[in-house]
Amino acid sequence: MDVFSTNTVRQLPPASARRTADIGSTEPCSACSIRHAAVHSRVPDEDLSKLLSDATTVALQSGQTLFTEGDPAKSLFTIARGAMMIYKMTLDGRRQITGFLFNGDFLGLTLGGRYAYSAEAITVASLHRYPILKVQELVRRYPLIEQRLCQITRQELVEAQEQMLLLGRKSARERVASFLLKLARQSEDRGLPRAEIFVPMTRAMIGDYVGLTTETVSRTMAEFRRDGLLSSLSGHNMQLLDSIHLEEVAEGLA
Amino acid sequence: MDVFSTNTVRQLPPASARRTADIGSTEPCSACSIRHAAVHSRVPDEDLSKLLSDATTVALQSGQTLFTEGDPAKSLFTIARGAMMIYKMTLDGRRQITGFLFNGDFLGLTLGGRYAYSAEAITVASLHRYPILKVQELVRRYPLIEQRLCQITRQELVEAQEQMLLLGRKSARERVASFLLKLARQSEDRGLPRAEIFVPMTRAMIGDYVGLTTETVSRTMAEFRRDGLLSSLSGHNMQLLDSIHLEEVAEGLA
DNA sequence: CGCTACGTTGAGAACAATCAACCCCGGTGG
DNA sequence: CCACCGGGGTTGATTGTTCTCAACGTAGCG
Repeated sequence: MDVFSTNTVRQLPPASARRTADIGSTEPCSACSIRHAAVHSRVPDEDLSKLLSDATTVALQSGQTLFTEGDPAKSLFTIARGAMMIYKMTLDGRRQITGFLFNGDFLGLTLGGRYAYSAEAITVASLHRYPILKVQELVRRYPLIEQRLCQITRQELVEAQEQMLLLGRKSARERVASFLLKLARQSEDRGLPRAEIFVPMTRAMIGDYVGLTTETVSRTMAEFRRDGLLSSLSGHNMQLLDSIHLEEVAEGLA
Repeated sequence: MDVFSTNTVRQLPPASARRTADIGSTEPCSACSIRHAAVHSRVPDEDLSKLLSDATTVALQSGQTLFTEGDPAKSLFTIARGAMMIYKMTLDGRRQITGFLFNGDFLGLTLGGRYAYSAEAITVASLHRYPILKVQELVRRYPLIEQRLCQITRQELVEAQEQMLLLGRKSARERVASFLLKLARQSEDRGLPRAEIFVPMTRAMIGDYVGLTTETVSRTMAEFRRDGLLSSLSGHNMQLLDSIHLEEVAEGLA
Protein backbone atom coordinates (compact mmCIF):
# COMPACT_ATOMS: atom_id res chain seq x y z
CA MET A 1 0.00 0.00 0.00
CA ASP A 2 1.21 3.44 -0.93
CA VAL A 3 1.95 5.35 2.25
CA PHE A 4 1.71 8.70 0.44
CA SER A 5 -2.00 8.35 -0.37
CA THR A 6 -3.46 8.64 3.09
CA ASN A 7 -6.91 9.66 1.89
CA THR A 8 -9.17 7.22 0.16
CA VAL A 9 -10.65 9.40 -2.57
CA ARG A 10 -13.83 8.19 -4.23
CA GLN A 11 -14.98 9.21 -7.68
CA LEU A 12 -11.96 11.04 -9.01
CA PRO A 13 -13.15 13.13 -11.98
CA PRO A 14 -10.97 15.46 -14.10
CA ALA A 15 -10.29 17.62 -11.06
CA SER A 16 -7.12 19.65 -10.86
CA ALA A 17 -6.59 21.75 -7.75
CA ARG A 18 -7.30 19.68 -4.66
CA ARG A 19 -7.08 20.65 -1.03
CA THR A 20 -7.89 18.86 2.19
CA ALA A 21 -10.80 16.64 1.32
CA ASP A 22 -12.94 15.68 4.37
CA ILE A 23 -15.91 14.94 2.16
CA GLY A 24 -19.29 14.18 3.60
CA SER A 25 -19.12 16.10 6.85
CA THR A 26 -22.52 17.48 7.87
CA GLU A 27 -21.50 20.34 10.11
CA PRO A 28 -24.17 22.85 11.16
CA CYS A 29 -24.53 25.73 8.75
CA SER A 30 -25.69 28.89 10.44
CA ALA A 31 -24.84 31.11 7.47
CA CYS A 32 -26.97 28.98 5.18
CA SER A 33 -29.65 31.01 3.36
CA ILE A 34 -32.49 28.54 3.61
CA ARG A 35 -32.11 28.37 7.34
CA HIS A 36 -31.75 32.13 7.32
CA ALA A 37 -34.94 32.44 5.31
CA ALA A 38 -36.69 30.05 7.66
CA VAL A 39 -35.50 31.80 10.77
CA HIS A 40 -36.73 35.12 9.48
CA SER A 41 -40.06 33.54 8.70
CA ARG A 42 -40.70 32.21 12.20
CA VAL A 43 -40.87 28.60 11.13
CA PRO A 44 -41.44 26.30 14.09
CA ASP A 45 -38.26 24.50 14.97
CA GLU A 46 -39.71 21.06 14.40
CA ASP A 47 -40.65 21.88 10.79
CA LEU A 48 -37.31 23.49 10.15
CA SER A 49 -35.39 20.51 11.41
CA LYS A 50 -37.68 18.28 9.38
CA LEU A 51 -36.65 20.14 6.24
CA LEU A 52 -33.03 20.11 7.25
CA SER A 53 -33.26 16.39 7.88
CA ASP A 54 -34.58 15.96 4.34
CA ALA A 55 -31.40 17.62 3.15
CA THR A 56 -28.47 15.55 2.02
CA THR A 57 -24.90 16.71 1.66
CA VAL A 58 -23.08 16.86 -1.66
CA ALA A 59 -19.30 17.02 -1.86
CA LEU A 60 -17.56 18.35 -4.94
CA GLN A 61 -13.98 18.50 -6.07
CA SER A 62 -12.76 21.66 -7.71
CA GLY A 63 -13.80 21.60 -11.36
CA GLN A 64 -16.70 19.21 -10.82
CA THR A 65 -20.07 20.03 -12.33
CA LEU A 66 -23.09 20.05 -10.01
CA PHE A 67 -25.69 20.33 -12.76
CA THR A 68 -25.92 21.54 -16.34
CA GLU A 69 -28.24 24.10 -17.91
CA GLY A 70 -31.41 22.35 -19.06
CA ASP A 71 -31.15 19.41 -16.65
CA PRO A 72 -34.47 18.53 -15.00
CA ALA A 73 -34.40 20.36 -11.68
CA LYS A 74 -35.07 18.09 -8.73
CA SER A 75 -33.16 19.92 -6.02
CA LEU A 76 -32.29 23.27 -4.60
CA PHE A 77 -28.83 23.77 -3.10
CA THR A 78 -27.08 25.99 -0.63
CA ILE A 79 -23.33 26.20 -0.28
CA ALA A 80 -22.09 24.99 3.07
CA ARG A 81 -18.42 25.45 2.27
CA GLY A 82 -16.42 26.41 -0.82
CA ALA A 83 -16.97 28.47 -3.95
CA MET A 84 -19.06 27.76 -7.04
CA MET A 85 -19.68 29.45 -10.35
CA ILE A 86 -22.81 29.48 -12.48
CA TYR A 87 -22.64 30.04 -16.23
CA LYS A 88 -24.30 29.81 -19.60
CA MET A 89 -22.64 28.80 -22.86
CA THR A 90 -23.13 29.47 -26.56
CA LEU A 91 -23.35 26.51 -28.93
CA ASP A 92 -19.78 27.11 -30.09
CA GLY A 93 -18.38 27.04 -26.58
CA ARG A 94 -18.13 30.66 -25.49
CA ARG A 95 -18.92 30.95 -21.80
CA GLN A 96 -20.55 33.71 -19.77
CA ILE A 97 -20.23 33.28 -16.04
CA THR A 98 -23.27 34.92 -14.47
CA GLY A 99 -22.21 34.60 -10.87
CA PHE A 100 -19.69 33.43 -8.30
CA LEU A 101 -21.30 31.95 -5.22
CA PHE A 102 -19.93 31.37 -1.74
CA ASN A 103 -20.82 30.15 1.73
CA GLY A 104 -24.53 30.39 2.37
CA ASP A 105 -25.55 31.30 -1.15
CA PHE A 106 -28.51 29.74 -2.95
CA LEU A 107 -28.11 27.70 -6.09
CA GLY A 108 -30.61 26.24 -8.50
CA LEU A 109 -32.69 28.81 -10.36
CA THR A 110 -35.31 26.93 -12.34
CA LEU A 111 -37.81 27.79 -15.02
CA GLY A 112 -40.24 25.24 -16.37
CA GLY A 113 -38.74 22.56 -14.16
CA ARG A 114 -35.24 22.89 -15.59
CA TYR A 115 -32.08 24.56 -14.40
CA ALA A 116 -31.47 27.90 -16.06
CA TYR A 117 -27.67 27.63 -15.90
CA SER A 118 -24.82 25.24 -15.25
CA ALA A 119 -23.05 25.10 -11.90
CA GLU A 120 -19.48 24.05 -11.25
CA ALA A 121 -17.24 24.01 -8.19
CA ILE A 122 -14.20 26.28 -8.33
CA THR A 123 -12.79 24.99 -5.06
CA VAL A 124 -13.54 21.87 -3.09
CA ALA A 125 -17.09 22.46 -1.94
CA SER A 126 -19.83 20.90 0.09
CA LEU A 127 -23.48 21.73 -0.40
CA HIS A 128 -26.86 21.02 1.11
CA ARG A 129 -29.31 19.48 -1.30
CA TYR A 130 -33.02 20.09 -0.68
CA PRO A 131 -35.57 18.13 -2.71
CA ILE A 132 -37.66 20.72 -4.51
CA LEU A 133 -40.89 19.01 -3.51
CA LYS A 134 -40.01 19.33 0.17
CA VAL A 135 -39.17 23.00 -0.25
CA GLN A 136 -42.45 23.63 -2.03
CA GLU A 137 -44.31 21.89 0.76
CA LEU A 138 -42.59 24.00 3.41
CA VAL A 139 -43.24 27.15 1.39
CA ARG A 140 -46.92 26.32 1.14
CA ARG A 141 -47.08 25.97 4.88
CA TYR A 142 -45.06 29.11 5.63
CA PRO A 143 -45.71 31.86 3.09
CA LEU A 144 -43.15 34.08 4.80
CA ILE A 145 -40.42 31.79 3.51
CA GLU A 146 -41.59 32.44 0.00
CA GLN A 147 -41.46 36.14 0.67
CA ARG A 148 -37.84 35.77 1.72
CA LEU A 149 -36.98 33.63 -1.32
CA CYS A 150 -38.67 36.19 -3.54
CA GLN A 151 -36.55 38.90 -1.99
CA ILE A 152 -33.38 36.94 -2.67
CA THR A 153 -34.40 36.55 -6.31
CA ARG A 154 -35.07 40.28 -6.54
CA GLN A 155 -31.62 40.97 -5.11
CA GLU A 156 -30.09 38.70 -7.75
CA LEU A 157 -32.04 40.47 -10.49
CA VAL A 158 -30.75 43.85 -9.33
CA GLU A 159 -27.20 42.51 -9.36
CA ALA A 160 -27.72 41.06 -12.83
CA GLN A 161 -28.81 44.46 -14.11
CA GLU A 162 -25.75 46.04 -12.53
CA GLN A 163 -23.64 43.46 -14.35
CA MET A 164 -25.42 44.24 -17.63
CA LEU A 165 -24.29 47.85 -17.24
CA LEU A 166 -20.74 46.63 -16.72
CA LEU A 167 -20.82 44.26 -19.70
CA GLY A 168 -22.51 46.64 -22.08
CA ARG A 169 -20.93 49.97 -21.26
CA LYS A 170 -17.70 49.72 -19.28
CA SER A 171 -14.05 49.63 -20.36
CA ALA A 172 -11.61 46.86 -19.42
CA ARG A 173 -10.15 48.90 -16.56
CA GLU A 174 -13.58 49.72 -15.22
CA ARG A 175 -14.68 46.09 -15.44
CA VAL A 176 -11.71 44.65 -13.60
CA ALA A 177 -11.80 47.38 -10.95
CA SER A 178 -15.53 46.75 -10.40
CA PHE A 179 -14.87 43.05 -10.07
CA LEU A 180 -12.14 43.50 -7.47
CA LEU A 181 -14.32 45.86 -5.47
CA LYS A 182 -17.18 43.38 -5.55
CA LEU A 183 -14.88 40.79 -4.02
CA ALA A 184 -13.83 43.35 -1.43
CA ARG A 185 -17.44 44.01 -0.47
CA GLN A 186 -18.07 40.28 -0.10
CA SER A 187 -14.94 39.96 1.99
CA GLU A 188 -16.24 42.71 4.24
CA ASP A 189 -19.67 41.03 4.48
CA ARG A 190 -17.93 37.95 5.80
CA GLY A 191 -16.29 39.99 8.52
CA LEU A 192 -12.86 39.84 6.87
CA PRO A 193 -10.70 42.89 6.18
CA ARG A 194 -12.18 44.74 3.23
CA ALA A 195 -8.86 45.36 1.49
CA GLU A 196 -7.69 41.76 1.55
CA ILE A 197 -9.50 39.63 -0.95
CA PHE A 198 -9.48 35.93 -1.69
CA VAL A 199 -9.60 35.26 -5.43
CA PRO A 200 -10.23 31.55 -5.92
CA MET A 201 -11.05 31.92 -9.63
CA THR A 202 -8.61 31.80 -12.55
CA ARG A 203 -7.99 34.71 -14.94
CA ALA A 204 -10.03 32.84 -17.54
CA MET A 205 -13.02 32.69 -15.17
CA ILE A 206 -12.69 36.39 -14.32
CA GLY A 207 -12.58 37.11 -18.04
CA ASP A 208 -15.68 35.02 -18.69
CA TYR A 209 -17.42 36.92 -15.89
CA VAL A 210 -16.59 40.48 -16.97
CA GLY A 211 -16.58 39.87 -20.72
CA LEU A 212 -12.84 40.04 -21.42
CA THR A 213 -10.10 37.60 -22.39
CA THR A 214 -7.60 36.05 -20.00
CA GLU A 215 -4.84 38.22 -21.41
CA THR A 216 -6.72 41.48 -20.99
CA VAL A 217 -7.57 40.63 -17.38
CA SER A 218 -3.92 39.83 -16.72
CA ARG A 219 -2.68 43.00 -18.39
CA THR A 220 -5.21 45.18 -16.59
CA MET A 221 -4.29 43.77 -13.21
CA ALA A 222 -0.62 44.31 -14.04
CA GLU A 223 -1.49 47.94 -14.78
CA PHE A 224 -3.22 48.25 -11.40
CA ARG A 225 -0.12 46.84 -9.72
CA ARG A 226 2.08 49.35 -11.56
CA ASP A 227 -0.32 52.14 -10.53
CA GLY A 228 -0.02 51.12 -6.88
CA LEU A 229 -3.67 50.07 -6.63
CA LEU A 230 -3.18 46.37 -6.14
CA SER A 231 -0.64 43.94 -4.79
CA SER A 232 -0.55 40.17 -5.02
CA LEU A 233 -0.08 38.26 -1.82
CA SER A 234 0.41 34.52 -1.48
CA GLY A 235 -1.42 32.38 -4.01
CA HIS A 236 -5.00 33.44 -4.52
CA ASN A 237 -4.86 36.36 -2.11
CA MET A 238 -4.62 39.97 -3.16
CA GLN A 239 -4.66 43.34 -1.48
CA LEU A 240 -6.37 46.53 -2.59
CA LEU A 241 -3.93 49.33 -1.80
CA ASP A 242 -6.16 52.28 -2.66
CA SER A 243 -9.85 51.40 -2.63
CA ILE A 244 -10.86 55.05 -3.02
CA HIS A 245 -8.97 55.46 -6.26
CA LEU A 246 -10.01 52.01 -7.46
CA GLU A 247 -13.62 53.01 -6.87
CA GLU A 248 -13.06 56.02 -9.11
CA VAL A 249 -11.53 53.82 -11.78
CA ALA A 250 -14.54 51.50 -11.59
CA GLU A 251 -16.93 54.41 -12.08
CA GLY A 252 -15.00 55.86 -14.99
CA LEU A 253 -13.94 58.95 -13.04
CA ALA A 254 -10.23 58.24 -13.32
CA MET B 1 -58.35 80.16 -30.41
CA ASP B 2 -56.13 78.11 -32.67
CA VAL B 3 -58.31 75.74 -34.70
CA PHE B 4 -55.38 73.41 -35.39
CA SER B 5 -54.94 72.39 -31.75
CA THR B 6 -58.07 70.34 -31.28
CA ASN B 7 -56.68 68.46 -28.28
CA THR B 8 -56.16 70.23 -25.02
CA VAL B 9 -52.81 68.80 -23.98
CA ARG B 10 -51.89 69.15 -20.34
CA GLN B 11 -48.36 69.10 -19.02
CA LEU B 12 -46.31 69.26 -22.19
CA PRO B 13 -42.77 68.12 -21.30
CA PRO B 14 -39.84 67.78 -23.75
CA ALA B 15 -41.68 65.16 -25.76
CA SER B 16 -41.05 64.67 -29.43
CA ALA B 17 -43.11 62.04 -31.25
CA ARG B 18 -46.78 62.44 -30.35
CA ARG B 19 -49.74 60.38 -31.42
CA THR B 20 -53.40 60.51 -30.57
CA ALA B 21 -53.51 61.41 -26.93
CA ASP B 22 -56.74 60.30 -25.21
CA ILE B 23 -55.07 60.46 -21.83
CA GLY B 24 -56.78 59.18 -18.72
CA SER B 25 -59.03 56.50 -20.16
CA THR B 26 -59.45 53.58 -17.78
CA GLU B 27 -60.33 50.78 -20.16
CA PRO B 28 -60.36 47.23 -18.79
CA CYS B 29 -56.98 45.54 -19.07
CA SER B 30 -57.29 41.80 -19.44
CA ALA B 31 -53.67 41.34 -20.51
CA CYS B 32 -52.47 43.07 -17.36
CA SER B 33 -50.08 40.93 -15.32
CA ILE B 34 -51.37 41.79 -11.90
CA ARG B 35 -54.84 40.74 -12.87
CA HIS B 36 -53.32 37.71 -14.52
CA ALA B 37 -51.44 36.91 -11.34
CA ALA B 38 -54.59 37.39 -9.36
CA VAL B 39 -56.72 35.27 -11.65
CA HIS B 40 -54.24 32.43 -11.44
CA SER B 41 -54.28 32.73 -7.69
CA ARG B 42 -58.05 32.37 -7.29
CA VAL B 43 -58.49 35.73 -5.64
CA PRO B 44 -62.13 36.41 -4.86
CA ASP B 45 -63.56 38.89 -7.29
CA GLU B 46 -64.41 41.44 -4.64
CA ASP B 47 -60.82 41.65 -3.42
CA LEU B 48 -59.47 41.85 -6.92
CA SER B 49 -61.77 44.67 -7.86
CA LYS B 50 -60.90 46.37 -4.59
CA LEU B 51 -57.23 46.33 -5.61
CA LEU B 52 -58.06 47.45 -9.10
CA SER B 53 -60.13 50.26 -7.67
CA ASP B 54 -57.10 51.36 -5.65
CA ALA B 55 -55.26 51.65 -8.94
CA THR B 56 -54.97 54.99 -10.68
CA THR B 57 -54.07 55.54 -14.28
CA VAL B 58 -50.92 57.32 -15.38
CA ALA B 59 -50.54 58.78 -18.86
CA LEU B 60 -47.13 59.45 -20.34
CA GLN B 61 -45.91 61.17 -23.48
CA SER B 62 -43.11 59.56 -25.41
CA GLY B 63 -39.83 60.49 -23.75
CA GLN B 64 -41.37 61.15 -20.35
CA THR B 65 -39.77 59.65 -17.25
CA LEU B 66 -41.99 57.60 -14.94
CA PHE B 67 -39.43 57.29 -12.15
CA THR B 68 -35.68 57.45 -11.70
CA GLU B 69 -33.30 54.92 -10.19
CA GLY B 70 -33.03 55.53 -6.46
CA ASP B 71 -36.41 57.27 -6.09
CA PRO B 72 -38.39 56.09 -3.05
CA ALA B 73 -40.70 53.40 -4.40
CA LYS B 74 -44.32 54.01 -3.53
CA SER B 75 -46.01 52.26 -6.45
CA LEU B 76 -45.95 49.27 -8.69
CA PHE B 77 -47.02 49.69 -12.31
CA THR B 78 -48.33 47.64 -15.16
CA ILE B 79 -48.45 48.84 -18.73
CA ALA B 80 -51.97 49.18 -20.07
CA ARG B 81 -50.92 50.55 -23.43
CA GLY B 82 -47.66 51.63 -25.03
CA ALA B 83 -43.98 50.78 -24.68
CA MET B 84 -41.51 51.64 -21.93
CA MET B 85 -37.81 51.14 -21.35
CA ILE B 86 -35.96 50.61 -18.10
CA TYR B 87 -32.30 51.54 -17.75
CA LYS B 88 -29.35 52.26 -15.52
CA MET B 89 -26.71 54.92 -16.07
CA THR B 90 -23.08 55.48 -15.16
CA LEU B 91 -22.10 58.74 -13.48
CA ASP B 92 -20.67 60.07 -16.74
CA GLY B 93 -23.88 59.44 -18.65
CA ARG B 94 -23.42 56.10 -20.37
CA ARG B 95 -26.71 54.24 -20.44
CA GLN B 96 -27.52 50.54 -20.29
CA ILE B 97 -31.09 49.70 -21.14
CA THR B 98 -31.97 46.55 -19.24
CA GLY B 99 -35.36 45.95 -20.78
CA PHE B 100 -38.11 47.05 -23.12
CA LEU B 101 -41.58 46.56 -21.70
CA PHE B 102 -44.96 46.35 -23.41
CA ASN B 103 -48.65 45.82 -22.81
CA GLY B 104 -49.26 43.90 -19.62
CA ASP B 105 -45.70 43.94 -18.35
CA PHE B 106 -44.76 44.73 -14.75
CA LEU B 107 -42.69 47.73 -13.81
CA GLY B 108 -41.14 48.80 -10.55
CA LEU B 109 -38.48 46.46 -9.20
CA THR B 110 -37.51 47.69 -5.76
CA LEU B 111 -34.79 46.91 -3.28
CA GLY B 112 -34.65 48.59 0.09
CA GLY B 113 -37.69 50.67 -0.74
CA ARG B 114 -36.12 52.31 -3.79
CA TYR B 115 -36.45 51.73 -7.51
CA ALA B 116 -33.58 49.74 -8.94
CA TYR B 117 -33.71 51.43 -12.35
CA SER B 118 -35.18 54.38 -14.22
CA ALA B 119 -38.24 54.01 -16.42
CA GLU B 120 -39.15 56.11 -19.45
CA ALA B 121 -41.89 55.95 -22.05
CA ILE B 122 -40.75 55.30 -25.61
CA THR B 123 -44.24 55.78 -27.06
CA VAL B 124 -47.30 57.43 -25.63
CA ALA B 125 -48.24 55.09 -22.80
CA SER B 126 -50.80 54.60 -20.13
CA LEU B 127 -50.12 52.62 -17.00
CA HIS B 128 -51.90 51.34 -13.93
CA ARG B 129 -50.38 52.50 -10.69
CA TYR B 130 -50.82 50.27 -7.62
CA PRO B 131 -49.84 51.61 -4.21
CA ILE B 132 -47.22 49.22 -2.88
CA LEU B 133 -48.93 49.03 0.50
CA LYS B 134 -52.13 47.80 -1.11
CA VAL B 135 -50.25 45.19 -3.10
CA GLN B 136 -48.46 43.98 0.02
CA GLU B 137 -51.76 43.73 1.80
CA LEU B 138 -53.30 41.68 -1.01
CA VAL B 139 -50.21 39.47 -1.15
CA ARG B 140 -50.41 38.80 2.57
CA ARG B 141 -53.99 37.69 2.14
CA TYR B 142 -53.38 35.57 -0.96
CA PRO B 143 -49.98 33.88 -0.88
CA LEU B 144 -50.60 32.44 -4.36
CA ILE B 145 -50.25 35.91 -5.79
CA GLU B 146 -46.80 36.15 -4.28
CA GLN B 147 -45.94 32.84 -5.86
CA ARG B 148 -46.91 34.23 -9.21
CA LEU B 149 -44.98 37.46 -8.68
CA CYS B 150 -41.98 35.42 -7.64
CA GLN B 151 -42.25 33.41 -10.83
CA ILE B 152 -42.31 36.58 -12.90
CA THR B 153 -39.17 37.79 -11.15
CA ARG B 154 -37.49 34.45 -11.80
CA GLN B 155 -38.41 34.74 -15.47
CA GLU B 156 -36.85 38.20 -15.57
CA LEU B 157 -33.70 36.91 -13.91
CA VAL B 158 -33.36 34.16 -16.51
CA GLU B 159 -33.75 36.72 -19.28
CA ALA B 160 -31.19 38.98 -17.62
CA GLN B 161 -28.69 36.13 -17.60
CA GLU B 162 -29.39 35.45 -21.25
CA GLN B 163 -28.68 39.13 -21.93
CA MET B 164 -25.43 38.92 -19.96
CA LEU B 165 -24.31 36.18 -22.35
CA LEU B 166 -25.15 38.45 -25.27
CA LEU B 167 -23.38 41.47 -23.81
CA GLY B 168 -20.31 39.61 -22.64
CA ARG B 169 -19.68 37.18 -25.43
CA LYS B 170 -21.49 37.96 -28.68
CA SER B 171 -20.40 39.89 -31.80
CA ALA B 172 -22.30 42.87 -33.21
CA ARG B 173 -24.07 40.72 -35.81
CA GLU B 174 -25.07 38.17 -33.20
CA ARG B 175 -26.36 40.89 -30.87
CA VAL B 176 -28.52 42.64 -33.43
CA ALA B 177 -29.85 39.34 -34.80
CA SER B 178 -30.72 38.19 -31.27
CA PHE B 179 -32.49 41.47 -30.62
CA LEU B 180 -34.61 41.25 -33.77
CA LEU B 181 -35.57 37.66 -32.97
CA LYS B 182 -36.56 38.66 -29.46
CA LEU B 183 -38.93 41.22 -30.93
CA ALA B 184 -40.26 38.54 -33.27
CA ARG B 185 -40.97 36.19 -30.37
CA GLN B 186 -42.81 38.97 -28.55
CA SER B 187 -44.77 39.75 -31.68
CA GLU B 188 -45.78 36.10 -31.86
CA ASP B 189 -46.76 36.07 -28.18
CA ARG B 190 -49.15 38.90 -28.93
CA GLY B 191 -50.78 36.86 -31.67
CA LEU B 192 -49.22 38.94 -34.43
CA PRO B 193 -47.32 37.46 -37.38
CA ARG B 194 -43.91 36.36 -36.13
CA ALA B 195 -41.99 37.78 -39.07
CA GLU B 196 -43.44 41.27 -38.88
CA ILE B 197 -42.07 43.25 -36.01
CA PHE B 198 -42.86 46.65 -34.58
CA VAL B 199 -39.71 48.51 -33.54
CA PRO B 200 -40.76 51.58 -31.57
CA MET B 201 -37.24 52.27 -30.25
CA THR B 202 -34.54 54.38 -31.90
CA ARG B 203 -31.18 53.01 -33.06
CA ALA B 204 -29.59 54.68 -30.05
CA MET B 205 -31.90 52.77 -27.71
CA ILE B 206 -31.19 49.49 -29.46
CA GLY B 207 -27.48 50.24 -29.12
CA ASP B 208 -27.83 50.99 -25.42
CA TYR B 209 -29.69 47.70 -25.03
CA VAL B 210 -27.24 45.42 -26.84
CA GLY B 211 -24.05 47.29 -25.94
CA LEU B 212 -23.22 48.88 -29.30
CA THR B 213 -23.22 52.39 -30.79
CA THR B 214 -25.97 53.82 -32.96
CA GLU B 215 -23.73 53.59 -36.01
CA THR B 216 -22.88 49.94 -35.51
CA VAL B 217 -26.54 49.04 -35.09
CA SER B 218 -27.38 50.92 -38.27
CA ARG B 219 -24.55 49.33 -40.25
CA THR B 220 -25.39 45.85 -39.03
CA MET B 221 -29.02 46.20 -39.98
CA ALA B 222 -27.94 47.50 -43.39
CA GLU B 223 -25.85 44.34 -43.74
CA PHE B 224 -28.86 42.19 -42.90
CA ARG B 225 -30.87 44.01 -45.54
CA ARG B 226 -28.13 43.41 -48.11
CA ASP B 227 -28.03 39.75 -47.10
CA GLY B 228 -31.77 39.41 -47.68
CA LEU B 229 -32.50 38.76 -44.00
CA LEU B 230 -34.42 41.92 -43.23
CA SER B 231 -36.56 44.51 -44.94
CA SER B 232 -37.85 47.82 -43.66
CA LEU B 233 -41.54 48.46 -43.99
CA SER B 234 -43.32 51.69 -43.16
CA GLY B 235 -41.93 53.71 -40.28
CA HIS B 236 -41.16 51.56 -37.27
CA ASN B 237 -42.18 48.28 -38.89
CA MET B 238 -39.75 45.68 -40.19
CA GLN B 239 -39.96 42.22 -41.66
CA LEU B 240 -37.71 39.25 -41.01
CA LEU B 241 -37.26 37.57 -44.39
CA ASP B 242 -35.34 34.49 -43.25
CA SER B 243 -35.81 33.76 -39.55
CA ILE B 244 -34.04 30.42 -39.85
CA HIS B 245 -30.85 31.97 -41.12
CA LEU B 246 -31.16 34.90 -38.73
CA GLU B 247 -31.41 32.40 -35.89
CA GLU B 248 -28.13 30.90 -37.05
CA VAL B 249 -26.51 34.32 -37.18
CA ALA B 250 -27.72 35.00 -33.63
CA GLU B 251 -26.16 31.75 -32.39
CA GLY B 252 -22.85 32.34 -34.15
CA LEU B 253 -23.38 29.45 -36.56
CA ALA B 254 -23.30 31.61 -39.67
C1' DC C 1 12.01 16.61 -10.78
C1' DG C 2 9.33 17.18 -14.61
C1' DC C 3 4.63 17.82 -16.12
C1' DT C 4 0.68 20.65 -16.80
C1' DA C 5 -2.34 24.30 -15.93
C1' DC C 6 -2.16 28.88 -15.11
C1' DG C 7 -0.25 33.45 -15.65
C1' DT C 8 2.39 37.05 -18.02
C1' DT C 9 4.09 39.73 -21.77
C1' DG C 10 4.73 41.10 -26.68
C1' DA C 11 3.42 41.95 -31.60
C1' DG C 12 0.03 42.34 -34.87
C1' DA C 13 -4.79 42.01 -36.45
C1' DA C 14 -9.60 42.86 -36.14
C1' DC C 15 -13.72 44.67 -34.76
C1' DA C 16 -16.29 48.24 -33.11
C1' DA C 17 -15.94 53.21 -31.63
C1' DT C 18 -15.31 57.78 -32.97
C1' DC C 19 -15.56 61.71 -35.85
C1' DA C 20 -17.79 63.68 -39.63
C1' DA C 21 -20.79 64.52 -43.46
C1' DC C 22 -25.07 64.00 -45.40
C1' DC C 23 -30.01 62.56 -46.09
C1' DC C 24 -34.73 62.22 -44.89
C1' DC C 25 -38.82 63.45 -42.72
C1' DG C 26 -42.15 65.77 -39.79
C1' DG C 27 -43.15 69.86 -37.45
C1' DT C 28 -43.07 74.84 -37.11
C1' DG C 29 -43.27 79.42 -38.33
C1' DG C 30 -42.79 83.04 -41.69
C1' DC D 1 -47.11 77.29 -49.24
C1' DC D 2 -42.56 76.91 -48.52
C1' DA D 3 -38.26 77.48 -45.98
C1' DC D 4 -36.20 76.32 -41.96
C1' DC D 5 -35.04 73.42 -38.10
C1' DG D 6 -33.89 69.35 -35.50
C1' DG D 7 -33.99 64.58 -34.49
C1' DG D 8 -33.11 60.38 -36.30
C1' DG D 9 -30.81 57.45 -39.63
C1' DT D 10 -27.15 56.17 -42.95
C1' DT D 11 -22.58 55.90 -44.70
C1' DG D 12 -17.50 56.84 -44.98
C1' DA D 13 -12.77 57.43 -43.05
C1' DT D 14 -9.95 56.85 -39.31
C1' DT D 15 -8.73 55.66 -34.68
C1' DG D 16 -8.20 52.81 -30.80
C1' DT D 17 -9.23 49.23 -27.58
C1' DT D 18 -9.38 44.67 -27.12
C1' DC D 19 -8.63 40.14 -29.24
C1' DT D 20 -5.67 36.80 -31.21
C1' DC D 21 -1.59 34.33 -31.73
C1' DA D 22 2.60 33.20 -29.74
C1' DA D 23 6.31 32.63 -26.57
C1' DC D 24 7.83 32.21 -22.17
C1' DG D 25 7.65 32.14 -16.96
C1' DT D 26 5.86 30.01 -12.71
C1' DA D 27 3.93 27.14 -9.28
C1' DG D 28 1.69 23.22 -7.60
C1' DC D 29 1.25 18.34 -7.81
C1' DG D 30 2.24 13.70 -8.89
